[in-house]
Amino acid sequence: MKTVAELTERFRAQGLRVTPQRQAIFGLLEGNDGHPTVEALYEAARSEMPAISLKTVYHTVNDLAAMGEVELLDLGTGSYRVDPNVEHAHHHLICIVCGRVRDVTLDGRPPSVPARLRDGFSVAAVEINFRGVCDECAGSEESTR
Amino acid sequence: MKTVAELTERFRAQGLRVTPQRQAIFGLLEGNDGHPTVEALYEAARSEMPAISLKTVYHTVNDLAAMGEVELLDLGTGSYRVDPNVEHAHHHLICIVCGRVRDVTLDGRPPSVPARLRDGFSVAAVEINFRGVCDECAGSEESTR
DNA sequence: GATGTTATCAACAACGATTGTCAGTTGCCA
DNA sequence: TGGCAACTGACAATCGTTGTTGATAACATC
Repeated sequence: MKTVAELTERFRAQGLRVTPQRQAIFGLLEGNDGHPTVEALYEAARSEMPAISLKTVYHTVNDLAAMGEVELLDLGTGSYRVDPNVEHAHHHLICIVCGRVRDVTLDGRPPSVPARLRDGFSVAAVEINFRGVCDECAGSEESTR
Repeated sequence: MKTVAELTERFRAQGLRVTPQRQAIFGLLEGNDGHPTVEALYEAARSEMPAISLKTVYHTVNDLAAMGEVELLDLGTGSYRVDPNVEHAHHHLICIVCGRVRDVTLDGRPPSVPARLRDGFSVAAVEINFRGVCDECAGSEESTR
């Protein structure tokens, strides 16, 4: 994820304007290693800018995604999550209880499709999702049993 | 995927009723190696039972999923796809153009999360999605260029 | 600085996929 | 065969997301 200043530069270079709302969103994403939902980003943005609309947040993250500065993940948790980590190839640990997402980088090389099964299909990306229960949810499940 | 007769048996054993609508859906899924959307299943069911409702199809596939007889896949293509292949571990090739889904079984063992990154997270399932363009879509893109 | 063009903002409503409600019907077990 | 619980299907609600719109504000040029 680039800095707020770099993103401002890139937006201008693309002919997009840089508004206070957008800069607030840039700031929230910079160095954010969580994977906030758009809704969560919206809530965070509202705390420093109460008038911002959900639509603006969607618009901005879509622009960022179109420029390749973030990735929008649809991990089956019901809503998009914004992943600012696009520089390093990585995969995801997804908690099936709370929906939290964590990055993992794998040792070794990624799996590939056996040639005999490829059958004309050209693979552009390999996405690996580890689904399970995070430590926090495991703890609280334990205590409610 | 079990046969229609076996599914009928299992539904009864669970205290669920077996209606003509449900049997029609069982029949459509048996030996189906595509990954139909719920909507597609609905269309197919309607051709042999015009009065069936979309709600009934959703209800039935949800029951099947709860019993572990099918899996409902959310692969980011906008809607659920029904995967009747639950007996053999497999992964998916997903065409980013047409949304079609194909099964793949990998040689070698599945990747795992390095212990140093696991950090209390217990992995229950590994899901690998290969995204790319299928042969048919590659062909038609070629021709429209 | 001032100005005009044009993208952006935010309220509203639409959208598709999925699920809840509810009255009437029907399968299943005794 | 009877009775109950589960199912069906029409309708509408819900969720996350996106299109539309008049008003506003940022940018480049002067």
